[in-house]
Amino acid sequence: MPEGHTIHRAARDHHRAFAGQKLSISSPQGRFSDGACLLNAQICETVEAFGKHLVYMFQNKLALHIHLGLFGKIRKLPLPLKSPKGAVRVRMASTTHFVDINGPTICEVLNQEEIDALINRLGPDVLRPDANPEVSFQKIQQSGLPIGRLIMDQSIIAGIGNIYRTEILWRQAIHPEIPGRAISRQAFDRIWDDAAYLLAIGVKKNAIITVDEKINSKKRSGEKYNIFGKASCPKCGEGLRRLEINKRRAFVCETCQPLLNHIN
DNA sequence: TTGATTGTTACCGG
DNA sequence: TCCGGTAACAATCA
Repeated sequence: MPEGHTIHRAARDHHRAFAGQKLSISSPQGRFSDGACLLNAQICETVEAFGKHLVYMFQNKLALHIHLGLFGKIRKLPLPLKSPKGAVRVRMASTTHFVDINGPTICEVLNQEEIDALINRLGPDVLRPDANPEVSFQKIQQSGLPIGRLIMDQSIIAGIGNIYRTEILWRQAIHPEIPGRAISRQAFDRIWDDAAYLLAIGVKKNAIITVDEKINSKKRSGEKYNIFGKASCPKCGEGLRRLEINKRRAFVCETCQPLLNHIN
C-alpha cells in the first residue's frame, strides 16, 4: 500500500481532522492495549509524515509512530463508529471522525528523543519543503551500489518505493544498475526533482500515476505506469528486462536507459 | 492452501 | 567497513 505519498496524504488529512482535539484511542483486537492506554484521551497536537513514517504527536509529549510496511492500511471515516474491518491494531476517534490502522509493521509509542532519532536516521524526504537534496547526493556519490538500490534506501532518500523507483529511472533515462558514484549532479537533480513531482501528484490523486498524459488529463482510463509490470517499452517498443533489486521486482528498458559509464 | 504484494530490520558471513 | 544473503514480520486477495 504505502509509498511516501500515501503517508503524506494521510498526515495532511488526519492533521486537519484531529489537530487540537482530544482523541479516544483504543486497541480493538487487544494487540496494542498498553500503547493505547498511554495515549487515550490525550489531545493530538500534530500529525506529520517523515518519509513513509506517520507520527501523531500528543500533548503529553508522547507520539504514536506508525509504519505500514508492505500491506498495512489506513482508513478514515466519519462517525458513527463502525465495527472493525479485518485486524485493526489501533483506532483513534475524535467527535467527528475515526481512523483505523490495519496491519502496520510498526505501531508504537515514542518519546521526543526517540522521534528525533527516527528522523535523524532517515534521509531527506522529497515531499518535505525543508529537505536538503545535497545530503542525498553526497551519499549517492560515495557509494558503489546501483542507483536503483540507493534511491529506495530510506536513509539516503525518504519516500520513494518500489514502483516509483522503476518509473522515475525510466522517465529520466537512467539505468538502475549504474553505480551511485557514476551519477552526475545533473542526473541526480533530475531524479530528485522527478521524485518530488511524482510523489506530489500521488498525494493529490491518491494513486501512483507516472504517465504524463494521464497526469495531465482528467480521464479515468489509461495506463498509470509506463513500464512497471509491463512487457514492452511505450517509447521505443523494445521488450523490457525484468530484474530484482533487493528481492523486489524492477524493470528496465535497455534501449532508453543505456548503461553508460558517465551520465550527463 | 498457495503465492504475490506500493516495506524494513536484524543478523551472519565474506 | 562495506555489501550480499536470508529470515522474520505484517494482512489481504485471487
